[in-house]
Amino acid sequence: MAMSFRNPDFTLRQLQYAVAIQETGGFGAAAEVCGVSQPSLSAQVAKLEDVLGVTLFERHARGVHVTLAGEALLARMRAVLDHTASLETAAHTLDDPWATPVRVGVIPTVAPYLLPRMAERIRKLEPRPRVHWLELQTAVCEEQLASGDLDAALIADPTTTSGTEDIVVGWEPFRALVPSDHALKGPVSLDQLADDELMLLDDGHCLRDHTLAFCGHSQARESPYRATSLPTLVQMVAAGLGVSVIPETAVDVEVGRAPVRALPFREEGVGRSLHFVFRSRSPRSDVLLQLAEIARESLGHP
Amino acid sequence: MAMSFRNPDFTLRQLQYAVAIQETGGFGAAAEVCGVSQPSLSAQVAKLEDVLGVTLFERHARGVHVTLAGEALLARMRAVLDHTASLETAAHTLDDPWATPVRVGVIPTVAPYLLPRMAERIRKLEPRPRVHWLELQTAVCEEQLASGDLDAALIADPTTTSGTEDIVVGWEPFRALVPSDHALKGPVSLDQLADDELMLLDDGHCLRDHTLAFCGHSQARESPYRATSLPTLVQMVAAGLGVSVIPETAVDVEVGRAPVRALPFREEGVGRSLHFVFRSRSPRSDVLLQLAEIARESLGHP
DNA sequence: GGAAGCTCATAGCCATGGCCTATCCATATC
DNA sequence: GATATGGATAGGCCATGGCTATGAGCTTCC
Repeated sequence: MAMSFRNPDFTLRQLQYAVAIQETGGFGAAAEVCGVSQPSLSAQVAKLEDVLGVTLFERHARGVHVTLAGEALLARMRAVLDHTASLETAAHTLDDPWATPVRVGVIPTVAPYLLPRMAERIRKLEPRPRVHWLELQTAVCEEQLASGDLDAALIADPTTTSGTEDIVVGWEPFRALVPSDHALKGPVSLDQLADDELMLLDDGHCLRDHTLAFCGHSQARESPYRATSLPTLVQMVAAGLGVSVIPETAVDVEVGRAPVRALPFREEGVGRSLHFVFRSRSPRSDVLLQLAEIARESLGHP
Repeated sequence: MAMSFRNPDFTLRQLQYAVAIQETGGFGAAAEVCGVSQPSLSAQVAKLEDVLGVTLFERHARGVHVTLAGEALLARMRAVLDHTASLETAAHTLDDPWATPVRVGVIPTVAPYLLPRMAERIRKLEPRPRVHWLELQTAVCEEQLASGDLDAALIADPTTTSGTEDIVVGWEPFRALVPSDHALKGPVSLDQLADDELMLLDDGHCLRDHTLAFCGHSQARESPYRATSLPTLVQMVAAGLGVSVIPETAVDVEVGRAPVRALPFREEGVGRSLHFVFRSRSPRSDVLLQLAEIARESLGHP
């Protein structure tokens, strides 16, 4: 990987001139198509030949001939110029900020329920930003956000880290999740969950930590089983393995699939806020602010 | 083939700087490995981003991040720089004038007999020039010499054309070629060939024209057969199809292969001079003059 | 929480160097 | 030999890349 950072002794312009001479068959004509004076082009080509140590052209009274060595080198010069052209066109297709996707990490307990709503609104935007959604746990989101692999993240409890913008896009209450045949009904309080085993997600899911934070003080007994996703969690509750806590946003999708009930909590403040975070110096902040706004709307917080 | 001769708006140096930033992870470090001050590098990269219309790097307090678009473009920049490096090394291997071969056309009635002798002497040169020999008829030689496809030509009767150097490297007498059982012996005069049919080479061979020039006035009857090469010609004479004329240089090789005799002419001046011609502005004239000298020596004309 | 430190951007100045016009030189053509 | 063509040379101008010094934003450490 050792790369020489010594600059090449020639310039793209010189290569352009040389190729133009080959194409046009003369210095004067080449100067014309290149839009410079003949002496300027002449001088540059002379310099090019000098630094390469190779005579590219054989000048004589009637036009020029390309030397054998020149033939070989000009082919490579064309290759260089072709690649610069390709670089230019690539840049041209990318210079529209809406052309390159923004990469947004979303935690798994939010993605399936919020993204469909957001996608719908994003589709109506003009110009429509391209968004790459990545379902990642909080820690991974923050890591990749810091390393630049993500442009933004939609997470529940961001570590306050320097250099990042943090926009609260909404708050979602939690619901108690119990089997359909469970005794509990209507609004419940946190304490009432202590009688059953508490089903939780795997390590790394912030919903697990949130749930524990709310239910921990009531000596709830954690089930020995852990779910790897919300749908799985719901199924386990439906199977009678215990009770759990899910965000309201997931209720519409998850309840109805299974014989469970999602009961509101009696207490205030049982829930979590969702944050849209991104590096404050991100060049995509225009798009990102738009996305944050859409997330807010999608959560019903105008 | 339509090529845009608009110069790219960026420079190789700018690409180098950008790549260096990606490699080192910072402007300062990149400036160091590039051997420039940080502000200079900073300015150039800013300009590069400007002309590309794409933000390549996301600057923040602790180093930089490469943007997604930057990632794509930097890959192409590396490609450009790789090709310039390849161009440089190619130039380096070619900058030795002895490394690139000189292309020399030689007429077919000379090549097989002179080149082995020349090759022997060339092999002793230090540095040893590389020579590409091409067996071509006079007209083709001159054509390709004019177009630059040949660097020099070894021919018998050059058209005096402007801009070309013409070095006489020797004179070779002609010999009369007769079957072994032919009546003629010893030195002959041109008239004595008029009794037999005259075997000639195909059109385009200058030896044909020379022979006709010498024998034409003696009303020699041309054989209806034509040979495509000297060896064939000799075989045809040996078969009794007629008599012919060959250059002395070919005698050693060709006579002995076949039952023929090569008789010297009584007249003075029956023969041809060999010329080494090349474009006077050729950058290879040093090598070419050397080759001309060797041709002279090989013909035994010191 | 304020000072030090790191990193990139800005400002101002200087010199290199690319470009231009005018002219010269070599060669080919008539 | 006169003219025309095509590249090289000369001299001057100005854009531009480079430098030093300094500023601004952010992080870290005492």
